[in-house]
Amino acid sequence: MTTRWLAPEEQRAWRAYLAATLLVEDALDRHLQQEAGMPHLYYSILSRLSEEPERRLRMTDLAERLKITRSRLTYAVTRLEKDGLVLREGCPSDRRGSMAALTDAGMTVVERTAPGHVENVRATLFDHLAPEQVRQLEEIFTGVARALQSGAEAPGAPEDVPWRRRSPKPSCS
Amino acid sequence: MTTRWLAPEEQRAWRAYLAATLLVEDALDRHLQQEAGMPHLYYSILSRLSEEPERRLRMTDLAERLKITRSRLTYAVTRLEKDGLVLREGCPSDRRGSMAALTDAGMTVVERTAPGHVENVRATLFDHLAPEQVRQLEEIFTGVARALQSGAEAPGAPEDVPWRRRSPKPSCS
DNA sequence: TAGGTTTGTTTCAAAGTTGAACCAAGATCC
DNA sequence: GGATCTTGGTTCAACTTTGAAACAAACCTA
Repeated sequence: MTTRWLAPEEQRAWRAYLAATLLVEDALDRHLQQEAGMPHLYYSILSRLSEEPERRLRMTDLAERLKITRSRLTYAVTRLEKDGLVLREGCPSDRRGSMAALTDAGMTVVERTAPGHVENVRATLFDHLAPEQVRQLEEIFTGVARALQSGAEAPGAPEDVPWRRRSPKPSCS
Repeated sequence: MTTRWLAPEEQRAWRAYLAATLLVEDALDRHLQQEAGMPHLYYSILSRLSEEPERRLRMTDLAERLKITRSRLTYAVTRLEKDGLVLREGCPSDRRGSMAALTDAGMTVVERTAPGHVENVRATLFDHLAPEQVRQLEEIFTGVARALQSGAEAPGAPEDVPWRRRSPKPSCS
């Protein structure tokens, strides 16, 4: 099958996507490193835990929600535990399991950091979006995320999708 | 100033954005690791070089286009050089500078890898987007990228933007 | 042209990520 | 009950990223 290179508008979208997502993650990481002394992912862990009714979650559940590997989470939680922001507890119902629980110190960090972080998320992303674009963004990425989670990576029979392009132009980063 | 938490639709968009971008990068990295034995960024370096008229670019220019730090690029190019895919050359006009040049072996890798990569970019992202959404994606991220490059992080006087929200609901990862 | 600053790049150590291997503890099947 | 398979988590070594510090060449500026 001859390669279906990206159409010019797809190429432009792809390049913009790559550039913007890198810049956004960078901005977030820099800011949270400043404010809370940890990378964005680590703050996300605390933030997610803080939303749970009991402020605790099983490792696997947490990893699943954050879309990261268990191994990556293990490493991160180990550090957060050293910092006293999170505590590991055995899971009562399943003795294999292990829970990550937000400590009071961890909660304090979240409370102290959240306002500045939201502000930064706005300054980095939302301030550059019209309300309509916020909706579009949600729609687009909700679909993409859903599609990529379940394992399958393409919808229906690819051949049936009518709006596919078969254009020239190589390369795409 | 009381914190302007994210409105529910912003929150949803943000969560979807975080999940999707992580999943996409993961898919790309996994695929290129398989096919070319290198992470996505490294392939991007080769791909960018392959587009240049002389197949070479100054380190700083390359870093700028890829939106990565010079230090990160140095490390990556060092490895690619070890693999024989890239060659460093002094810059004639500026003796401080250094050029990264794609070798023939590097070009071969790009040519061999590109088709599968494009296919993967489609399977990962574009296959889940309607043509209209491709346009929206480009528009959104072109704007965000432009805004974040230049240093300034918010447009005009923030107070003047009429579509800002001042809603309840804390947290945002 | 001798300072002093800026710019282009690399270096280094600390921190984070990856993926495969490992070690239980459940769950199944006979 | 005891093989066997699966699941939840951790470990380890190899690799990558980060950010500050170090260098060296280029660019002022008096």
